[in-house]
Amino acid sequence: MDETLSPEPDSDVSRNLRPETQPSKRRKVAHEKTVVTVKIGANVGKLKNEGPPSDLWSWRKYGQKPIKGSPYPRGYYRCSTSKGCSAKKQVERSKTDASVLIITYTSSHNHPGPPDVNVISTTQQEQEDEQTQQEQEDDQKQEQEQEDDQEQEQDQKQDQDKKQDHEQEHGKLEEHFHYIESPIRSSQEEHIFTAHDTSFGFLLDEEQEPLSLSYSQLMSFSTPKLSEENNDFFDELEELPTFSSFPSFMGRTNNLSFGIERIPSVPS
DNA sequence: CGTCTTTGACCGGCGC
DNA sequence: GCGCCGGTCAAAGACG
Repeated sequence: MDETLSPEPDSDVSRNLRPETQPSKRRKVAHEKTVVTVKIGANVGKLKNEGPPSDLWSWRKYGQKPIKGSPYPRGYYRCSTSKGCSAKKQVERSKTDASVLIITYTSSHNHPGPPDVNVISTTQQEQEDEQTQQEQEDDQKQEQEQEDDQEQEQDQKQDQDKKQDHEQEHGKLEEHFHYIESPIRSSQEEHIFTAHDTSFGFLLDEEQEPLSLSYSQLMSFSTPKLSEENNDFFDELEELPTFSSFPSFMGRTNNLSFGIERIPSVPS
């Protein structure tokens, strides 16, 4: 009866079946949505270590569904780092380019970053980190302008980041605990990660110029605990690649350079 | 034993 | 009003 009286199914009342989930969170409202496009090499299906730039948080897969128009299914991940974390992530492959991974981040983390985050924590990093976050927010207003500027700034940042990353190894900066907020600070943005590294099998985007930006500044990639699992995981990843070991490599590979580009794509 | 992946089913929203 | 699509949940199984 009550339902009949509800003219708007969008109301929270319509979802009293799921007390845990937030009804109003379903659709319509465009929450913080960050789309990250990661270009990977053709070895995608063969490489077992494809860790696209996700976040250093642990993600738990809670669903997978085939998308219309895309030969590849879309995977739904939830932040397993914190129980109350509502951060979500969607991973899907480009319908046209299997080497392109599209990661869509939704919501933000309600808890401090993962333990791996410490790896990229430093006095300078802290400052830069904050700057990066502000830049992202600012990006919303001046995406194109920033692009131009970032090309140069990122180049320098990357240099520093690389050095720090190299000096700091996993578990070495436990004293520099520095939790980074969720990378999804921006409301609606699209970041294109162009990872180019032979070790990873990533390719460069020929059409776009890869901007060298420190991954740690934007998203601090780190590896939770997935390492060998990737083997099996990627084995059948032919259709759906999940990146979790990416950070793993970053820690060892100081040659990694990520090209992050923002695409002014504002989903109405 | 605990955690995560996988798969199917269900539900809501949107379009026609 | 119906159908389609996308997103989430829940149960079972597998793995560490």
